[in-house]
Amino acid sequence: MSTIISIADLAKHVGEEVTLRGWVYDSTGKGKLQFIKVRDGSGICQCVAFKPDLPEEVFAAAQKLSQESSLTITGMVKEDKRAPGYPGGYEVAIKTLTVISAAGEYPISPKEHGIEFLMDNRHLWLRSTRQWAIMRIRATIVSTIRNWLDDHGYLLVDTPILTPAAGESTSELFEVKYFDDMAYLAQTGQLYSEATILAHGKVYCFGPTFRSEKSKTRRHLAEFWMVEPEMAFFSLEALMDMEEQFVSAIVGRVLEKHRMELNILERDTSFLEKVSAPFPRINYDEAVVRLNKLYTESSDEEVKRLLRYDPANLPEGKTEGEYVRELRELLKMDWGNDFGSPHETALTQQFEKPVFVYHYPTAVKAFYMQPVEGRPESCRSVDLLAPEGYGEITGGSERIYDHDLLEQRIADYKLERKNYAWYLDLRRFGGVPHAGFGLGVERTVAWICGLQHIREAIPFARTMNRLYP
RNA sequence: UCCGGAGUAGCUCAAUGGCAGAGCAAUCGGCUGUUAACCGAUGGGUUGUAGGUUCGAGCCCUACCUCCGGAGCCA
Repeated sequence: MSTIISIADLAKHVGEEVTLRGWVYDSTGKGKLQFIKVRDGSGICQCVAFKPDLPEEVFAAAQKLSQESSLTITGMVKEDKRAPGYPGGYEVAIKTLTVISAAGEYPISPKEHGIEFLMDNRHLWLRSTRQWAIMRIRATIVSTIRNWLDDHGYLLVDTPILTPAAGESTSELFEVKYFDDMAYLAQTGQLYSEATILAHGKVYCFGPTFRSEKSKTRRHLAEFWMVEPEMAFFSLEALMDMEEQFVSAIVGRVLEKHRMELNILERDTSFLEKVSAPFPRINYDEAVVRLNKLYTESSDEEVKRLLRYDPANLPEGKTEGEYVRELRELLKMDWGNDFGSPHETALTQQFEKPVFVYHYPTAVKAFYMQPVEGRPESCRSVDLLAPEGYGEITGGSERIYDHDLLEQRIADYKLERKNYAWYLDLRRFGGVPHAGFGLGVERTVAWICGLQHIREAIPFARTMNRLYP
C-alpha cells in the first residue's frame, strides 16, 4: 500500500501515488467518468475514476458508492484547477478503492433542509462542510482563550459544576439529586474564582454552565461554555484593558488560521479585521441617551435596519407602517432598566468595533457588584457588545470587597446568609479590590463565524426543546 | 409564560370543500470533466393527534401535541 496521507497535505504529494482514508461526501457520474468527493476530516478531495484505465470491478465499485460510505482510495495526486474541494485544486486519479462500510440511504442530501430536521440529525449534520468549518474555528477560539490566558499569568483553576445554591440567585437553575439532598448545576464559577484569586492572583475557570431559563432565541442555550477570568487588584478600567486585548487576540488568531473556513461560511471579515484595541467605551447614561435619540430621530427605514426588520415577521392584518411603529417602541429606554435585546442590537450598530458599556444601574445587576463611588445607584459593571447586532459576549464587574457592605447586600437581596458564609470569609481574611468577567464561547463563535443562530456554534446544542441527540 | 407562524412522500414544498402532486433523494438505464450535472424509466402517502361540521375535509370548527421566529431573562 502506498503512503497514507491527509487531504490537507495533498499539495506535498503531487505526482505521487497515495492512499486516502475517509468518507464519500458526494458522488456524480458522467458515463465513463466518475467523480467522488472524499472527506477525511482534514479536507475534501475530488477523486476521479476513468473507466478505460481501471479493471471493471474497480470502476463498478466507484460508480455505486453511496454517500457517506467509508473507504480507502489509492491513486495518483494531480494538480487540476477544475478540482473542487478543500484545499481544492488537487485531485486523485483512482487506481484502487476498498469500501470499509457501505452507507445506507443518507438522510442529509446536498439540498436544502429545515432546521428541525437538521437538528434531529445533528450527529450526521456535523459532517457537512459548513458545520466542519464552524467546529474548527470553535476549537481555535477555545485554544486561543486558554493559550492567551496561560501566557499572561492566569492560572486555570477549575470550579465545581455541582453547587449547593444559586450563584447569582436570579436565573433558573437545573436541579439534580445529590444523595439525600438537592444540588444545582453551576451557572457560573465566579464566586469560587473569587476564592482562588486570593491563592493565585489571576485565575480563570473554563467549563460548561447551565441555565434552565425558558429562552427560545438565537442567543440562548441551556448548556453553554464560558471562560471566566478573575483578577485580584483589578479595577474596572484594567478589566476593560485586558478584555480588549484578549478578544482582539481571539479574533486575530481566527483570521490568521482560518481564512478557508471563514470563506466556506461566506463570512464578510471586514468588521473582524477592525477588531483591535482600544474598543469604544460608553457609560450606561450615554447609551440611554443614544437609544432615545434613535427612538425619536430615526426614520422608519433606519428603524427597520437597526432592528433587522424581516418582512416574514410582519403579523397578519398589520400594515408595515404599524409594525415599524411597534418596533420603534422597542428602542425607547428609561434610565434604570436593563437593555433588552433590541436595545443591544441597535446600540452595537452604531459602532464598527465591539463596544464596552459600563456603569449599569445597580438595581439590574447582581448583588456582588461594587457601587460607583458617590453614586450608589450605579455599579462598576461592564458588558462588551459585539458588532453587527451580535450583542453581549462578555459581562463583568468590580466585586464588592468590603465585608459589611457585602453582608448588607446579601440581606437586601434576601439571600440566605449561611449559603454565603464562605464568600463573606473572603472579605474577612485579606480581601482586596478585584474584578472579573465571563465570556460566552458560543456567542463568540456565532459572532466570529457570522452565524444566524447560536445552536450551530456548539456540537450538540441543549435548548428548551432539544435534548436529542 | 406571552405574541406570531408552521405541521402533506426520506427531504424541500404545492394542491377554490370534489381523483394526493412536483423537484430533490433512492433504484434501473444513458452520457469523458462533473461543481446542487443532465436525459429517460421505476418505486414511494394513516396529510401531527383526537373529535366535530358536511353528500364529501389536506383545506372549515374545537381541543391537544410538536416545532420554528420573536419577547422577557441572560453569556
